[in-house]
Amino acid sequence: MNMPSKEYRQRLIEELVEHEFISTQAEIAEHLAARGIKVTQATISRDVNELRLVRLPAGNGQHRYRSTPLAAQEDVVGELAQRFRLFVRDMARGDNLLVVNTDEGHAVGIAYVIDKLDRDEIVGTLAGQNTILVICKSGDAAQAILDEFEDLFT
Amino acid sequence: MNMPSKEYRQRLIEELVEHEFISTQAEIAEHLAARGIKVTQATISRDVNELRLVRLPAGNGQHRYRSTPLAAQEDVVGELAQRFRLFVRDMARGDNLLVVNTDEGHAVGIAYVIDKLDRDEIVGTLAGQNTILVICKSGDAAQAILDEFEDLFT
DNA sequence: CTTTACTCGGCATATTCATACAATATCCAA
DNA sequence: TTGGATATTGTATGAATATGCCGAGTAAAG
Repeated sequence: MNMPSKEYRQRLIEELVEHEFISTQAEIAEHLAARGIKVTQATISRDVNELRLVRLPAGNGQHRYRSTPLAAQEDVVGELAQRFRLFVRDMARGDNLLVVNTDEGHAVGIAYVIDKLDRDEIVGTLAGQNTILVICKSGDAAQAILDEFEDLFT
Repeated sequence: MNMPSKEYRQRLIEELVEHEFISTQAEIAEHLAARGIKVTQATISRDVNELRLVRLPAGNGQHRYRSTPLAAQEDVVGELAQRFRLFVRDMARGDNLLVVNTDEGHAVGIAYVIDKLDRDEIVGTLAGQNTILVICKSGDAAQAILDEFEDLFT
């Protein structure tokens, strides 16, 4: 017997969470046990972490484990860093405005991710074909953002 | 002194969670204390429950509290019930197919919510102007779903 | 002014979850 | 096959969260 690899177990957990009302990790362990997979709560805790499941309060004192698309959205910075390294050519600041120069056609896509950053200092973005205009609250704010963006290349 | 009503505190919590990387309720309490609001972790726990905040694993052993749109989406059944009471005129079953008759133009919107139910028994839906076809896995499944839908009116 | 009914929040504690550590297990290069 | 590096897991325990109970505050009713 060996099937129950970690991966298989995690797949099962995702399914469980999808279809059943699960409120504790102990419960998950029980369900798995019923399917012949015996692991402890500790292991489930690690799985839950890796799967980025979430314990959502129902508001009435109940809780339910859920998978969440938030997990993907979580690493916006990484997403942005990748795009910057691939497509950004140049950046400049003029007072509270940042001008980001990208490879042809990529401005919109990158601006979208910048928006997702949801930074207070950024008022908004405008994207054309290969240029993004990032409008910041102030010159200082713009400089801070610029520094941050430059770090993305490292 | 009286301002710091529960509502105000919760608004603050939502803001905190939005803008800071918060990983425990104790941390929330600290931030609030810094703003002059002194409450215990127990209270925060209740707030978190009511606000339906979620502690999202970052995958690396870190955690961050987040607000989540999942919370709204959670009560799909309620959403469906409301629409049914308002717009559904008639329902019928033919073997594994359910035909739902709605007020003119509402079929697509209601079908959308039916899809969100994400029920195993439902294979898919097709919506026209005022008719939804719900395709179920079997006649029994269809009957079960029909019963369930009829209960939505009560 | 009482009484009754609620809401709110602290305290203490129960429940639930995360993790340091040590024991295997697995994989891979030589 | 062997040694060493890496992964995976359980045990024990600590950290974090949830909750029963109670008292204080408030408002409406009597």
